[in-house]
Amino acid sequence: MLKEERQHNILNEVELHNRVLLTDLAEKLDVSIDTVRRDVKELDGENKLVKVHGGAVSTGFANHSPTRNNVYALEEKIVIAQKATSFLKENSVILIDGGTTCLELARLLPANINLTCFTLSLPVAMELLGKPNVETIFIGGMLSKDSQIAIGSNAIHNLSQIKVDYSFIGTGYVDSAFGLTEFDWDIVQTKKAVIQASKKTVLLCISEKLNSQHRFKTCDLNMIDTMITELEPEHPLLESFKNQDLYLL
Amino acid sequence: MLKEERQHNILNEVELHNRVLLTDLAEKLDVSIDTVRRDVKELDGENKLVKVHGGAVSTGFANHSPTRNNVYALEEKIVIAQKATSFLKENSVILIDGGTTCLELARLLPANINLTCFTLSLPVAMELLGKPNVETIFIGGMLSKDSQIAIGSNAIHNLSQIKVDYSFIGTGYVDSAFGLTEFDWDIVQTKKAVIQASKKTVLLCISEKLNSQHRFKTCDLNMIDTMITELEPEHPLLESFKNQDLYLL
DNA sequence: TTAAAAAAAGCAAAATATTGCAAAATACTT
DNA sequence: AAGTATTTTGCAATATTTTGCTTTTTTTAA
Repeated sequence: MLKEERQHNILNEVELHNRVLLTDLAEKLDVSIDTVRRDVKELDGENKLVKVHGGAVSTGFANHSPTRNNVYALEEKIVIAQKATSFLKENSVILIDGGTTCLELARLLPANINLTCFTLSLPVAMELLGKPNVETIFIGGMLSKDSQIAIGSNAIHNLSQIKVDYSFIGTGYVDSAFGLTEFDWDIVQTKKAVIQASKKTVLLCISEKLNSQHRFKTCDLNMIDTMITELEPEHPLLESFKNQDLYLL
Repeated sequence: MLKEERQHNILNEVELHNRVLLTDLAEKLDVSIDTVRRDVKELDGENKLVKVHGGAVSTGFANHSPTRNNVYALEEKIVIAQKATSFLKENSVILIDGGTTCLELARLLPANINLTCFTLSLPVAMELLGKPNVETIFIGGMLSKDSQIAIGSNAIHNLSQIKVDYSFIGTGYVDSAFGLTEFDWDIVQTKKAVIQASKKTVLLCISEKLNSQHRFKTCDLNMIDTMITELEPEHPLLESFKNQDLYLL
């Protein structure tokens, strides 16, 4: 059997059962345990699975976390969040929106600079509570069950009372012509208030959302100061965004 | 079975039931109690759960009260929370405070009556989001890192704008002569505002807190309408509370 | 306080990993 | 085609990890 073929089988097994024992693999593939061990080590190096003592588990299985359970495209979101941290200075006052990408930013906030951080998102707030260097203020309001953020007139009113240096927001959809859109009216209202409350607004946006739109409009692109994606600025997908009044990172 | 797999199962169990006994885990996973103990210790180190004497609880459940913290104390808290649910009617507007006993109440809210529920507590809010029949409003404000509730002038102002049918509150300490006290000034201020915002105030209080006091006073006992403990009303510990203007349950 | 339960520490056996090495298989050069 | 280099594979010797058991210490309940 070819090595590639064998490794493919291993991956299949891991994806299917989430976990495998090296001894089982060796028997099933009819090779020595050393060989499977080496294969698994190699696949682990390529991040195709996670090698553990006695076997291997799928990458999703390894990341079991109450808040970050099955985050789609986690790697890309981490790249985006990491880029966003470059905006932070000592004693910055920022606001972090909801959504998994923004949650990654909350996770990656550097521990060595003091921040004041507003948020509307319950999971983000949970994450920030674990950071000794971050003063956290939750914007109260009615909680949306699916997006887990505060919405409604109360939240909007509370937002009208503050002004932050930077807001880091996500969006459901973004298009170079239509701007930012959502599928939910309440989310849009809240997001508008967030943008009003910030001196600078940074959009964290995974590339798959580029050039998509939905019913309810949050704002035009010119309301956004910076858009961060995981792509290089020269990527063709970003072409239509280049002539906008927008800084790409 | 792989170690990772075992730990995954432990996390599932903890998240499902909020608390587990080491002995139960050992039996269910068919390993020695030492192994389970080591696993739980490791997971605790990764902040995936919180280890307590005799078992483990989910992170949302973690207690920061200055008193005892073990897995069996939850039994009593469940009893208290269960008693508290008898106050609820269709379309009641209630407020749930922070602390593990109040969190138990949030968990045990009946699924068949619609409620509007205010809260200052992040873990309580998380719990309520999972309940389709509960409209949840978070009282915003600065978040206290150890108690995981909103405090400060902002929270107090927001509380001044509402009036609820019932507030269910906890306390750090309670004494029949001194009333309710806390070890933290900010907590006291917020709790005062909660009591102001409620037509009726119900104190959920595990018996070990009876006849204890600390530096900062929240209020006298006559501000409380009902006190719920896990004890029978005839219990000697409750003797000194009997002649107060207080309903014991 | 005392007795019971649980946790921690130390230890040894079993399972698993790592390393170096040589034989076999494969690729490459002339 | 023959010879040489490279990769892959299995094996053995040596670490390391995991696990359950025993003993000691700590915590809890009465």
